[in-house]
Amino acid sequence: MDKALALIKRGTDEILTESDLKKKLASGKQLVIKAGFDPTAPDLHLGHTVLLNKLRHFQELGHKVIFLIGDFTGQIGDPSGKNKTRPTLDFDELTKNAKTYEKQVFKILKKDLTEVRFNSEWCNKLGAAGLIGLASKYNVARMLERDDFNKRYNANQSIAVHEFLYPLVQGYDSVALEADVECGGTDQKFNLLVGRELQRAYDQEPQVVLTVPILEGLDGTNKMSKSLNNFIAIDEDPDEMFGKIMSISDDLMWRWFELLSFISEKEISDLKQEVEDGKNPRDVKFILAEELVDRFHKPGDGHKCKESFLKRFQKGSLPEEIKEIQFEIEQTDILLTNLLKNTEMTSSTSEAMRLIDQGGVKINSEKISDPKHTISKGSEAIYQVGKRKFLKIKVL
RNA sequence: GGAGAGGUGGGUGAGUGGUUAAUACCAGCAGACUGUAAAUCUGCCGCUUCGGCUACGUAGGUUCGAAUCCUACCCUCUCCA
Repeated sequence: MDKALALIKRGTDEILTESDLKKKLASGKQLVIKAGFDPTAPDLHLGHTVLLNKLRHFQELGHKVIFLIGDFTGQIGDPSGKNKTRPTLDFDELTKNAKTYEKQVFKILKKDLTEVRFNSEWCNKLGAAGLIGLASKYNVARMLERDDFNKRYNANQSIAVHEFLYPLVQGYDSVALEADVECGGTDQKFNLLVGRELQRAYDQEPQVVLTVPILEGLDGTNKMSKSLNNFIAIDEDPDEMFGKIMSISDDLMWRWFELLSFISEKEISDLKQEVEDGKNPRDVKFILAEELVDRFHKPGDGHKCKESFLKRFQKGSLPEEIKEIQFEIEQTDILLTNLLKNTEMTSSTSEAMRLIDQGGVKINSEKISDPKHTISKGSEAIYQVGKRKFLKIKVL
């Protein structure tokens, strides 16, 4: 019991309330753990795994996780942004997205203890009357407690009515599922708490709210997200993943250790000490990168990545595996700039020009400086753009 | 219903008739260096068959010349009722 609690507490931001959680754990029954996800199937990234790991912890204790896809909520449109209205997803797409999720999510979650649900299942039945009934369970003053609403209200900025509906519907999900615990990022705290209130209003035992910290992305300041392009997808190519982890700042590394690594807190503080005593932070970053690559690929892959990383950096040598393609041309030769663009090594010929100008283009490890360099039919060579784009091209 | 503000390159945001492919910052990319794809420094940062071409919400107009002026339309935001 204490052990269970300790496992659950590791890496969490808040548990509301801990005594409720203890009670539920002590009851001995299998708990329903709810966590909501976006209906548009994203590539799951490391940021998502903070939460998924937590769900996994519950599974290790034998509890059931409901992976809830918010297709209904998604349809109303995300209030938190000026992004375009989301296209309504039809049933086929939803199942497809759910499949995508499954493919990735079960790298972390246990299949037999996970249930995938869609909230349109009960929300569609709710109807206008039901929605109004739901809305009557909560009041505006309490809504305005939410930090971002509060700020906007005080700043005389608009708050659309449906934005109030959002947390309500999300909370209603907890009622429909009779959730015992709901997990989410700290930014979800308010919404999760609404669920608690609503369950009370529907005469259910309120859920325990558990928040996990939001993982900062590669840039070290913003939350990891696909739209900011500061993410590492969990099915990313091992070398790519390894490299990206190595590219995070030395400061951010500790944060990632804390939120992503499974090594003990004691070990982490030991590592910190070693760095303070002069150990190269690069080597500590290797540990993190290896662990994560191993976790999302095969054990041992991390080590391989490290070797090739070292080789490439120290000797500037070529990576072990280089993708190989054939490229057909009609004339007897082709401008290098065009070849690079057409093989997607660069996004445009202008960019190819620039890179050549800057000394960032090599053929068989030899720097090319002539912007009009041509490649003739029948040649085969390894092209390098920048430090980490390699491609073996056979021109036919 | 009335009044006002504004829509500029991936983002923030200057520019109010002419070296303005468009200031600056951020992001991104390359190079150097290093202890790593950390940090730091330097350069680049619309597209092109290198002749040019296309760009400042959309469509027209004025002008030798417009992101900058005019007209209409679309969109966003604020205030009053």
